[in-house]
Order: sequence, then structure tokens, then C-alpha cells
Amino acid sequence: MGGLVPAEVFQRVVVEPAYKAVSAAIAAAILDGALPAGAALPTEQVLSERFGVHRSTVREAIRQVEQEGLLQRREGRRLFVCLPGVHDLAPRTARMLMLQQTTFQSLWEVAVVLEPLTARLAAERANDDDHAAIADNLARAATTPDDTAQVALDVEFHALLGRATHNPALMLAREPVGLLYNPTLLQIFERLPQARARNLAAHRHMANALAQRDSDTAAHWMHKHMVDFQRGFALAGLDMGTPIALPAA
Amino acid sequence: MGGLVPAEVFQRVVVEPAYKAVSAAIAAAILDGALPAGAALPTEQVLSERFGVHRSTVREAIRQVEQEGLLQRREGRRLFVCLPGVHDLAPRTARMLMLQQTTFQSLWEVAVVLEPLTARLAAERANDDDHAAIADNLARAATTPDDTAQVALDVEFHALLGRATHNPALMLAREPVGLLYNPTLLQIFERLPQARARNLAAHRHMANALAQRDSDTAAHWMHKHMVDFQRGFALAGLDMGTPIALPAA
DNA sequence: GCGATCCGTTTGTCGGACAAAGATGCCCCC
DNA sequence: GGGGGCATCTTTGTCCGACAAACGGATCGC
Repeated sequence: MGGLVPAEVFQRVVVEPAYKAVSAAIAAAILDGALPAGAALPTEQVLSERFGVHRSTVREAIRQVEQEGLLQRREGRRLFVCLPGVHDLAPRTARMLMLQQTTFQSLWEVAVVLEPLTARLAAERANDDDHAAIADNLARAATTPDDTAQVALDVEFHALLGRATHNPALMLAREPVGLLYNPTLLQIFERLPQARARNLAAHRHMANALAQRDSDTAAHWMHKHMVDFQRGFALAGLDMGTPIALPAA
Repeated sequence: MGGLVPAEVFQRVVVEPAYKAVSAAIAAAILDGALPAGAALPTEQVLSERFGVHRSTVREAIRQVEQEGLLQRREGRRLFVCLPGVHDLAPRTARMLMLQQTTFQSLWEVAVVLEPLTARLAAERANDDDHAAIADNLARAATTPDDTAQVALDVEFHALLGRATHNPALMLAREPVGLLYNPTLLQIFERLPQARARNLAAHRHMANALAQRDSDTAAHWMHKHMVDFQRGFALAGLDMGTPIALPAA
């Protein structure tokens, strides 16, 4: 008793700034359901009184929650509660991969495995809405002469297949894969005139397989599609080892 | 000339708040490399003078960039520039999947495909550091009697394999997969006494395959490991169709 | 009844202020 | 001459108050 107190007993006390506590409280209220999605955030003044801090402090906290995607500006003025979806992660994801000098090779390695799985599960689970959306995408792609629009439709096709799996984890995991097509497909189309037709044909085969719930064929065509993409990459004189560029910010 | 101006010509003018412009400017400065990683952010006063806005406005902007993961509080006081890594996305990812009521089944469907790929690429590309880290993980796992710690080591093992692939896209894509193991492995261990030994044995087989750069064997064992996991899930009386719970916030 | 106007409310921004905690530099003593 | 201690400056976190613009609702006049 009464001996020396070990140094570990008293550690550096961490003082959390008030704005951080407030932002955590607001985020918790949203995630707990106390503030349901679609509800309007209480007034800054109300919040400042409720939390016992100044309005400036509340505003700093709100900025954080806003950036987290839990609050969204609607109709210009008021802030409304909203739960974030997969697309909210996309820009951050893209930026991170870019900063890490991720190569197309890396993205392709993931895509060549995830996209066939996506096609397989989509074939098993697509509902009428999914089939309609995919058919609509194909119809638009068939009548679009513009290469740029064609690329956008290609990306959309793969995203629609992702949605048709009804698997949020898969949709999230294949989010970075979308970055593979975006910046390069256009160049491939420009340099390889036959690529567009091959691309569209592959999409059509997959859509057919989906319509017949033929998951093996869907997965098989998607794999072929991915290998074809890689070959097109090489034939167009592009290097899979180059890091991806910023997607036209 | 002089006809009626169509209504589309003059659209709603969108006025961007100053704090948003400032936060965009700061983020751009970081991403452009004008503020290199590790550098200290200029003083709030300096920034307010530089941008010609009040310090409060600058602070709101800083909160946003901070939440984006581009700024980090170090040594209590000053804010330092830092480029975000994969782990910064993790909490947001986890929350999103939770909000979408993602089931273990969904996560497993992704894992059963991504994890063998991870093992394969890790076997091909792991360097000495990776091998050492994995060996260390195994050594600790062998001497840990605590189930909770064992689960943490299991998650770490798979994350280490991910790191050993040196593929940022893959690391990012398999980020949600980590959520699969965390909340359930413990329950499986508690209800199935033999599960721990099987788990550890599988890890050892994979580590051996990695050491010999035998990518096929590594991938094969990982696939077996995933199937085993699914079986353990069922044998423990758990339902793969239940949504994942919040990972002990 | 319907439209125009007025007023309160809310947000965005500003000016300033102050306490606490680091950082800095200076001085004195050994 | 070097090191320890102290005064000072700087920076952040927080607060107070204020005001303009925009939005919403209520009121008023026709």
C-alpha cells in the first residue's frame, strides 16, 4: 500500500473537441433511427440549445455528418437525413485507388473473377425490372453511334448486372471494377473498329442467357468478355501496367 | 431576333456556399500535391486571409476535408496532410452494408470467389515481409487460448494475405469480406470445439503453399476453407440469411 | 377566392473575443 | 558554454453577437 504508482496508471488524457462529440451524437441519432431517413434535421439553433454549445460548434459538427453522407442538401436550403448507398462510396474509392497508383492489371484481376460471378448471380436472380432495364440498355446501345455514349452504356450494363444480383456486398466489391472500363474503353473503340460490335454482341449473349436464367452461359460469356477486353487492351497498344488516371474530375 | 427567350436558357442559379468552395480548394491542393502528405496544414488564420473568408468558414471547410480522410490530427494540436488508405473506407463500408441489411449469404458469395483469388495472387507475389508477417500471425494463433483473440488473428490472417497480393483493388474489394468473419467466427468456435483446430490447420496449409509459391494449392485450400466456414455456420445452428449486425461499435 | 406583400425563420457569413495548450525563445544559473 | 526554467507568442477550440439573403407562412387588399 502507498507504493509508487506505475506510469501506466495515468495515461495521456484525450480530450475530444465538442464539435466531434456533437457530430457523433447527430450521426448516432440518425443511425439509431431517432432521426429517420427523409426527416429534416432540426434547426441549428435548436441543436445548439439542445447540446449546450454554440451554433458555430454545431455547424462544424454538421459539416462532418454532411460529408459522411448522412445528411443531404435538398431544395437548396434545409438539410435532410439520408442513408448512404453504394454510389456514395464510389468517388472516395476511385480517389483512393488513383492515389495508390493502382494499375489496370490490378483492376482486371479483380474484374475477371467478380464479373462472371455477377453475371451468374444476375442470371439466377434478376427480376422483371432488372430484365427490362437491361433490355432497355441494349436497345439504346444498338442505336447509339457516339463512342462516348456507347462507353457510358457499357459501364451502365455492367452496373445493371450488379444490381440484378441483389447482393449489396457484391455491388460494393465490384464498385472499383467500374473504373476499369471508364477511361480505356473509349480508346479501344477508337483504335479497334471491330471492338464495338464484339462488345455489343457479348452483351447481347449475356442478356439472352439472363433471360433464360442460364447462369453458366452468362458467367461463361462474361469471362470471355473480360478476356476479350484484355486482348483489346493489348491490341490497342495500351499497357495494363499503367496506373489509372483520374476519371475526368 | 428579339423573340421570346425559351425558359431553358435561364435556369436556377446554383450558389455554392463558401465553405464548400474552400474545402474543395483545400482538397484539390492536397490531391494536386501542392500540400504533400505529411505536411502541416497552414494556420486557420493564414487560410482565412488567403481565401478571403472568415476563420469560421475555414473551420467548417477543414471539418469536411478532415472527414474525407485527407487531414489527420497528430500530436493533439496541428492538422497534417495524409493520403487515405484502404482502412479509411472500412467503417463507412461496414455501416453501409449494415444499413442495407446485407446477409451473411451475400458476403459469403463474394468471399468464396475473392478469397481464393487472394490466396492465389498472394502465393505468386508475397515478399519476405509478407511471409514473415504471416508466419508471425500463425505463431501467435498457435499459442492463443482465448477465442476472441483467435478470431482477431483469423481476420488478420486473411487481411495479411490481401496485403501480400500487392493489389490495391483486390484489397479494397475484399474489404467487406472481413465483416463476414468478425461477428460469427466467435460463435462458431464456441459451439464447435473442433472448428478452431480445423481453422488453424487450413491457415497452416495456406501458409505452406505460400512459402512454396504454390498458387494452385493456396487457392484450393482457401476455397476449402470458405466451404468449411459455410458448413461450420450451418452446424453451429446459425442462419446465413440473417443480416449482419453492427460490429460492436 | 386569389394574388401580392409583409414578417418571422433559417442559413451562410462575418467581426471579434478569450481560455487553454503547444511552441518559442530568452535569461539566468551552474 | 550548456541546460533548466520561465515569459511570451501562437494556434486551436469555443463562444458571443450581428447581419444579409432566401425561404415559408400569414396577412391583407382587391
